[in-house]
Amino acid sequence: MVIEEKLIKRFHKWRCPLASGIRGPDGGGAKLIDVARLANCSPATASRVLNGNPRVGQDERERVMRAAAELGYVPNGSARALRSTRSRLVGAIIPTLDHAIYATMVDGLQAKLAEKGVSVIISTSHYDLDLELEQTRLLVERGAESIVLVGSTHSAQTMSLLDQKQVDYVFTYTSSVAEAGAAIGFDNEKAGAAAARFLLDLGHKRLGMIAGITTNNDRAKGRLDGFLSELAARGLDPAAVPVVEGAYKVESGRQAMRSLMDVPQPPTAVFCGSDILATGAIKYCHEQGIAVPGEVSVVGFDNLEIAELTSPELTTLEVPAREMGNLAADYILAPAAQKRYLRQTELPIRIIVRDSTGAAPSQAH
Amino acid sequence: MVIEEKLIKRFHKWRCPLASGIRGPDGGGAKLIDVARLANCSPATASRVLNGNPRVGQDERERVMRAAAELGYVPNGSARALRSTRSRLVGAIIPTLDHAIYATMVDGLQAKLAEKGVSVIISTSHYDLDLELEQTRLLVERGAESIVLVGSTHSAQTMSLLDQKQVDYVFTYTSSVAEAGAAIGFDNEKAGAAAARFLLDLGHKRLGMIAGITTNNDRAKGRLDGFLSELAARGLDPAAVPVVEGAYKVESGRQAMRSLMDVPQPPTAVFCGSDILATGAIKYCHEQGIAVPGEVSVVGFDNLEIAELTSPELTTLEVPAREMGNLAADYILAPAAQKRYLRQTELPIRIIVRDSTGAAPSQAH
DNA sequence: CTGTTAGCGCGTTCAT
DNA sequence: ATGAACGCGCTAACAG
Repeated sequence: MVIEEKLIKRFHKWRCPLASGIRGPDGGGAKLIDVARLANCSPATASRVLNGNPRVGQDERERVMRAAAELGYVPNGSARALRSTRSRLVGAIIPTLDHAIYATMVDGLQAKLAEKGVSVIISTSHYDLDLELEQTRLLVERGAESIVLVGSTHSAQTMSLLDQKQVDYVFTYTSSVAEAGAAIGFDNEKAGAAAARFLLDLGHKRLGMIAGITTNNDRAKGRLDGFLSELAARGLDPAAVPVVEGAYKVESGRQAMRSLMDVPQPPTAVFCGSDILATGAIKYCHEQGIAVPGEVSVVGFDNLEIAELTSPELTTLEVPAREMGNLAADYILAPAAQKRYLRQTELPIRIIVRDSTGAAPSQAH
Repeated sequence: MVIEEKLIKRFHKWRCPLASGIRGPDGGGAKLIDVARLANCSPATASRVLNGNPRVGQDERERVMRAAAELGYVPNGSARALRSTRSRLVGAIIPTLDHAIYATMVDGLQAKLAEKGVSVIISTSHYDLDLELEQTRLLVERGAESIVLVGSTHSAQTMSLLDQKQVDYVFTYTSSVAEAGAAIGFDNEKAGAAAARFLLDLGHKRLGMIAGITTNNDRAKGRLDGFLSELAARGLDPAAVPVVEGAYKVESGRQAMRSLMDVPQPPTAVFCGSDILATGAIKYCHEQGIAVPGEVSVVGFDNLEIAELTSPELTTLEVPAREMGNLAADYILAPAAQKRYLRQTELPIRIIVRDSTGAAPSQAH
């Protein structure tokens, strides 16, 4: 009776293996038990061998390895994850892959994790916190052991979900940690302040800024705040500093620069929240015959490859995108004992001085 | 006895939930059975509701939904995948995320798949076919239902693994399919030929090419072959056409251009296998005071955002990166019956004429 | 060092 | 329309 039932089940399995290929039981579906049988041992031993458990004899080990190779055995990750509660999966939620600054971070993250056999599930939120929550839910569902997020501003539900499901997380592009989790990044306010200082030291008195959209974007907001604070600290009135926000597109930068420059007393120096915006700004200056840096200095942010393609080449602040990805991976892979010490890693921001900045014009007319 | 044993198990579970939070059984680990209990029904019914099975009463359905929400229930993807053999996971193996052309494709892929609750695992091969094989194995292990690859050149082992494990796959950036799977892309040879035709029609007689590294890269090779074939078809000697290969870096393009131009009779038109290379080429011309397009025309490939940032702006061939990602997603999500018709999708390649190309100099000295 | 046993959480039969 | 039982493939616990 019992045997009969099993046979029926098997029959069902043969008939509809989902795809149309009529595959014998040996073809694609070698399981651990098949390996064990071929190696003349129990599935437990086979499992131990394949997981590098050292407490296995030399001959057993070799027989299992050979059997696995011969059968082309590929373990079933779902079963493994279910049983061991370790998925070896990490999630990353970034605004978009269309911006090199994020793509490069993910590249660095993935490269380091892949070395240890950990895979990265990627998803994009388009700067939308509700979407981010949904993506988070999906990643938790998939069993992600850690989730990499951008910035430190996230919906309360996202954070409590992570907290409740005990999923480790790491913020990037920021240095402010939450109660749990880690932050691998830099201080956007300090960076903004550094840009201000640099321009002030060149003698500029009329400054402006083209910022990224600051809504739901603590990085863009931080750069802006830091920039204005430093100006205030040096005796300028922040309220008198023209600020335009724009999406991270060349065209936005171009239009923003027009609205900044097309006034009676335009700024002599403009800080841009991204190289993309800065590039657009310089493009506008070209079109209008405005000399850079003769009439106006331009500072970017990110140090993308394009910063060396503009003429003049762009002075900018370097964002260590790849390094953040690498370090986030290090944190994720670190043993729990070490995580304490890695969880708040602030990277320095260097200013890369090129040719788009110069001394303030001697007399501002 | 039996009951006692169960209690012991539970005790173990409480004590070491892997992380340090001492969490009651209600806190983070609501399972389907908890939802069922709270909703006063069997786990089977709860499962049906959560999977949208219509054969459930209205009241039951609502009770289950409410219970799930109240408990913050998140299904366990591994268990689900194990039981249903559907992981809702797709893998993508690309050379690198550091090149916008691939990052954008993945962005398009991910966006479309996410709409249907399918997640993307990403991994990078760095143009290394052995690494690609390893990544493939890992993705198969993770249960990827489909795998997106770049180009049509892959190791035999990779292909046989996919074949044996019945994993669907789709090539991108190419129009040549394998026996199984799909190809969503364009014909690189046709594209190379189109570039040649365009330059020939402008009257150029001395042409050159800066190609990407063609080793293991059928796309780079295809563009080169197509370019040379078309020249041959128009009566030029392909052997006399100078070709330099370079990695996709601005600096490579710059150096390649130097070796092309620093000869007695330099070409009057150069086709570059990528906008990155073309940008470097133009940079070299600036440095040397070579007029573009006055003395030499330059054509790029990809139509990246940087193509509009060079001066002169770059004439280039548009690669539909995002669209390929979208269409790959469509193919993957399509019902088996439709896949036949989608599996070979060749996208047209447009030439975007900007200012880096012009008529051949009237007398080539 | 090895085998035996049990069950991770869920979806899916088969009954009713 | 609902519930009971079973097992997906694997590894953790225990016994020897």
